[in-house]
Amino acid sequence: MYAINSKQQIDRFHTDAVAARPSPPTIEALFDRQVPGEIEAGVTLFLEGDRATHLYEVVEGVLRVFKRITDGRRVITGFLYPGDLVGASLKDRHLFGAEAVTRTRFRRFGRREFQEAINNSPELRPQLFARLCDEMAAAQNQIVLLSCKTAEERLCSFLFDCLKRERQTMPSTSVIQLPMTRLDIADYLGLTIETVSRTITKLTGRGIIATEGRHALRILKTSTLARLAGDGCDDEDYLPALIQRN
Amino acid sequence: MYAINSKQQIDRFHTDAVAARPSPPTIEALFDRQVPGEIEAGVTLFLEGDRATHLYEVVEGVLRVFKRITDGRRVITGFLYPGDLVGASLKDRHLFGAEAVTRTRFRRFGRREFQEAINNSPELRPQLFARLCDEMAAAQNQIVLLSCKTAEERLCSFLFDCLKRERQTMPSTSVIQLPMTRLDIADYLGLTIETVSRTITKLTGRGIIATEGRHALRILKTSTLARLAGDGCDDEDYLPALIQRN
DNA sequence: CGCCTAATTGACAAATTTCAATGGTGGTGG
DNA sequence: CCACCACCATTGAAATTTGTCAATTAGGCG
Repeated sequence: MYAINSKQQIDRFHTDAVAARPSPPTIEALFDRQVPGEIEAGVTLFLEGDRATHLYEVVEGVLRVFKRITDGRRVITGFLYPGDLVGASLKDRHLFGAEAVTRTRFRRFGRREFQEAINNSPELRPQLFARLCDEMAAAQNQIVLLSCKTAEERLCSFLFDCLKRERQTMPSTSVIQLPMTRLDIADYLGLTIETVSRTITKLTGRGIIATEGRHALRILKTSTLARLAGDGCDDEDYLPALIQRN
Repeated sequence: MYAINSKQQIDRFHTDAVAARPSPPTIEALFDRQVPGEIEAGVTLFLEGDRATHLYEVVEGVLRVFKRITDGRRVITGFLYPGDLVGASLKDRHLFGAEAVTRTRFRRFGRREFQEAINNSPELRPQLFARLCDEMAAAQNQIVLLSCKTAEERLCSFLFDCLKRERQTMPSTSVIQLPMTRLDIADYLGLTIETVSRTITKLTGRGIIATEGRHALRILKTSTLARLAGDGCDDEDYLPALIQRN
């Protein structure tokens, strides 16, 4: 997706001794000096096919990354949260569009300068590579989800991912924010808005979740949710600590 | 998928101007000196979770790359053909398994040495990056396919991709080889074996394709096939803009 | 507070899966 | 070389899931 996730990953790729550092030590730091921009909810950052002149780092807010096909069908390939990067491809043109789900602040970086910085810095390269690999792993998980999971499994996977993200900043929370619309969720999970809605209703009825307005939701049975997500073995992000009670 | 596609080759084999080259000029050349291996159809090259000690380059034959989830369901995330690379992640362990579809010859490369070679060569880095980007684009196309295409569109997409691959070596052929089983195809397209079979029958009945045994198939109406694939506009627009290197 | 749009709910339709049986291919051994 | 066997593929019918269309409800923003 070239929508690069900023998760964990430490430098296991390059094993040089650390000398004097002429360039910023992290990719995030590259963006620190850049002028920030801001767009309102619903506004397009760029469209599929646009000339890819810049990379963007989300500072605050949420973006949706999407593709459109022939008859207007839309596929959301991912949501981008603060810390995520988008546009690190070497293609001339963006392979997807990006729109603000909520008001979003971001920083921009020229593609050419970015590539130069990456090429010149043996410290930044493995960071970029790690992000690409994480992003590829996420794409694979999405392929698994879309290939053979039921509507319920898809939604539970999504909600569980959201929960994990929330807990990165608030380790004991059980409330997740859903800034996107049901249509966004549907287009992300390869379902319709009605199926998403019905599945939420069903999970609520079983006491697994409880809605808190349209854009938030409380997880009541974390371990049940995790089990229903069906990732089972392959989910190495799985933290037993995430699961409180049954 | 870390299963890196070798589409756009950079022909530096014939540019003998450069004298002393410390590292091979292409990723393919890296593997040239490696000892080749061979496995029979059905044999496992490595499994998901195995320690990722090596990268592999397919020399001859076809591999399937797959993941398994809880109750045994299998997802094939890609097929690998000669020239493709697999295992270029920086994760310690493989995120998927790889098995031979047909008897497959391959070359192996130590992960550490590979990473070192990449790090030390400003020529190899953009090649690897380009492959990763191509692979990411392929993953995205697969996500689009699985998100919102019908069985017929999925199969036509797959067959059209196969046709394009065949024509890379035989530009005017209209026969495609399908070394994998129907189950492989089904697991790749997120369908059942029966649906794949029925869809093939339907396309045959409409005179769009004609089977030639189980493992080959003639495309009779290429443009119809392309239209039914439903990729529409987003297809043939790639010209690789390689990363500037210092 | 009220409106507008998003979300939910219901009834029905369509696509795909599932289950079951038949048919065909290719490989093996006689 | 042929026949048989096992496995893969095809076909059919029924079941299930999800999508579609059409109301109704309710959140959230002005």
